[in-house]
Amino acid sequence: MSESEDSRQTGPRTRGRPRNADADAAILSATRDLLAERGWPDLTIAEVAARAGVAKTTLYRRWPGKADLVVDAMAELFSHLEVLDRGSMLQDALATVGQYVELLQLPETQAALLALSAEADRDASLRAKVIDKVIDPQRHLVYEAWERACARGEVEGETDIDLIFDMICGTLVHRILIKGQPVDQEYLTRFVSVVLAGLAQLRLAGGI
Amino acid sequence: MSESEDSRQTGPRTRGRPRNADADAAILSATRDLLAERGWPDLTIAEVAARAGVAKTTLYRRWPGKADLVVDAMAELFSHLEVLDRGSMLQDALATVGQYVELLQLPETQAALLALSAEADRDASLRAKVIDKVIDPQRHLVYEAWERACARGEVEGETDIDLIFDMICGTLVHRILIKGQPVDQEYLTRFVSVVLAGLAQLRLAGGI
Amino acid sequence: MSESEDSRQTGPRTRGRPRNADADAAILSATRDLLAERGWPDLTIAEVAARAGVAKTTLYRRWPGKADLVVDAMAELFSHLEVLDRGSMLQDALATVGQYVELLQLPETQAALLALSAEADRDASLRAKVIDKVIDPQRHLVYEAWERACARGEVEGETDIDLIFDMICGTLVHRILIKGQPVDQEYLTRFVSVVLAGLAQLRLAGGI
Amino acid sequence: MSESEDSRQTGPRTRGRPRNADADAAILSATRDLLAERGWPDLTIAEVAARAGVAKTTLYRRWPGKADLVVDAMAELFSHLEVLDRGSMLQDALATVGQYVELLQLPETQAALLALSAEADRDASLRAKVIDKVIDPQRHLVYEAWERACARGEVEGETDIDLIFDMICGTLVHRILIKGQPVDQEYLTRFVSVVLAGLAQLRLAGGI
DNA sequence: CAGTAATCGAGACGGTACGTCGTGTCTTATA
DNA sequence: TATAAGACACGACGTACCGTCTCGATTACTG
Repeated sequence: MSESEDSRQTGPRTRGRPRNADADAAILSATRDLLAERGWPDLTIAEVAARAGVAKTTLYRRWPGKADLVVDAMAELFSHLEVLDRGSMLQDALATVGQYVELLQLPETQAALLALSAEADRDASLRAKVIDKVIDPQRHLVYEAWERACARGEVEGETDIDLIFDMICGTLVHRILIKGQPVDQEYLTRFVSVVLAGLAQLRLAGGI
Repeated sequence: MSESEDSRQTGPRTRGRPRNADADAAILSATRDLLAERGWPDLTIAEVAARAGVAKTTLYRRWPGKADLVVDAMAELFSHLEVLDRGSMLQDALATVGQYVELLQLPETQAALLALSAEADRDASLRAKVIDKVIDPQRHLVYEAWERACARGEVEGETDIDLIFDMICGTLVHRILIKGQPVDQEYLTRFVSVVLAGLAQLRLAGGI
Repeated sequence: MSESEDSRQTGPRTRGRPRNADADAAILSATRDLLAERGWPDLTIAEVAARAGVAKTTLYRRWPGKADLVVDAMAELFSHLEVLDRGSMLQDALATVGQYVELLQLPETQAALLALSAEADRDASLRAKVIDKVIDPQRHLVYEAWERACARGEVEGETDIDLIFDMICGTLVHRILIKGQPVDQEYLTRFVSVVLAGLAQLRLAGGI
Repeated sequence: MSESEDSRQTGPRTRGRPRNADADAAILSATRDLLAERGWPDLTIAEVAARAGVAKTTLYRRWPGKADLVVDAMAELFSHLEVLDRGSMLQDALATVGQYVELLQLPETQAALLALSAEADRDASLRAKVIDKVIDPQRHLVYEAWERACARGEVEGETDIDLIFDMICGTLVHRILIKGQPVDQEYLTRFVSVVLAGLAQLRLAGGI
């Protein structure tokens, strides 16, 4: 995630005026602000540039378009999650999923996440970027939580990380982003315990 | 749900030339076709009108914009689901969820569903339409499946329909629409059994 | 001018519901009012109909379009001029031209006369209507004034009515409608006396 | 008059990409061509842009609308008149007025001049542009012709330039543009001699 | 320390879709 | 048959955003 675009890792850049190092951060920050203020459809490249104090040219030199820009802006937001150690698998899960819920409830996330996925429908390379930079980095959280529970002796063996991941993210996306409903503590607790119960079942049955 | 816009149920219409009754169906059908062919961002009102053999004006007289039009087009697609009776709760669920998966895998659904939800982010009235016409009509499937299982004696009491609904729809949306991955028979079976296991847990614990 | 359109003199109309006799006057009056209020480009058939308390259909059954409607509306305005007898050729001319000036200064005339002539550029039948119904009816004023002057013995023989007519109408149209300047008493007196002087020259030289 | 719009004389232009210098001429030329081909009502901005090989945006960046565009297109046409020296006041006048007649008989002029004046009825700023750029530049012709005649000793003192100007332009506009009749050599000669006779009268009477 | 090369701000450009408006025609029920 | 009401096909409007381009000006590294 430190390289926000492919065109930027071309080795030790030498000739010519170097790029303004502050611009990237200003642009991504402006992008998030405007996503929160205006929503995806009314987010214009020109306004992002203006807000960041940068020319449109500069922005287009670094990102090919609105979608790629927003991917990187969201990636920064989603790069700070980690599995919290709360002593038990249930508590770990509650705390970690809670962090994820908070992210989903940010206005910039609400504006961007579904829009990006929608845009990615006909654009395989965009879909790859969304998955690589925003979605998949969260998958390791499930893995780590499972490993920690194993280390504690709460569970053993392997499980279906992908399925669990889809269930957690998907359910919350459906609740928060698609239906626009809040996730309170009770809903969260109930949800996590259902998932953990199912997860146990998964292990017992050995994939049915 | 058969009324595609509020302005159309105004009692015993008398004055003036009546609206062309065929146009609605032609427009919605053209909308779905073009969604599948071009995707959401390249779906233009002008082309829908042309494909439906209708003037742009006529289309705007019936729907305020692209999003509202697509809501109704999708609503028709999603109005044919029902709970299949396969003899057991597990088999009922597999068959019914399988129908839903097929809908999610249609190119028109892939083009439209997330785009609509994204567009609805800042537009409460659009969100309400999406939920009322596309999302919520599927919720009764969960209810009916549960009732049938009760009647068979497989389960008893009540359960958290909303949570189960979010889990089923959300997981599949995440898998199919967001990550763009296929749902095969194995994934489906595994998923459904995890949900049913969790559901049993939900009943036992009495909401934790 | 009593028959405002060709489609209306079809003999002794018999079958079916007869046309509303008041509608013509109401429509022409509404047309003049709206010309004065909104100007030619913003005059819409729909609004004329509404103002006249009539359906668009009714209007289109009587006039083929906006231009023809306005021709008749203007024709009524221009149908009341006559040569005033003020005792001398100069005074007759001043009084009669003064009437014409007043017509040109009406807002409805300002809105309509040049617009009609412009519209007539590519439409020979419209040009014929404008000339027959609005322009040429005034030409006889020149003829009558000349005849009266002859009868008084102020002048004798013939003159070039067409040229004099073009000069009088044209000069005032240029001043009032094209340049938008007022015609005061001094300008009018000076103008008429120049024309009369030229007219004398015309007679003397016998066409140069 | 060479500057087609006020927004274009902004001193030593520096910042940003400069405007395409050829575009103005191409647009104005396309405008005249299409005026001649289609007439004013069927002249569309989109077609002018296409014909000039320019985007609609570019055209709107330079002119606020159809009328302003046509004013400049006509201004170019009317900017080439001059008083010809034919040895006598009468011959000078015949030659110069003859040039003007030729301009009025061009199809682009027939399409545009009255339409512009009509459009200017409710738009003071447009009226000012029409007068400043198309009408008034011809007024000096009358002045120069008079001065030359004075220098020759044919006439002396001052005269009412405005009135003479209205009479010349107005009469020909009425004949050619409003009535759509041709101006042949005989009409022209007769007309000019009447005006000159009246002009002499004007001088003698000292304004009546 | 001049030359080269890439960056930057600014804004014009070609293109495309938008949603609105006016036209003149039509289709209904009613008079 | 005329009427009021209003839907209809059509086509132009003027606006907005996109992503590209062309400028002059700046800012480093290079030879």
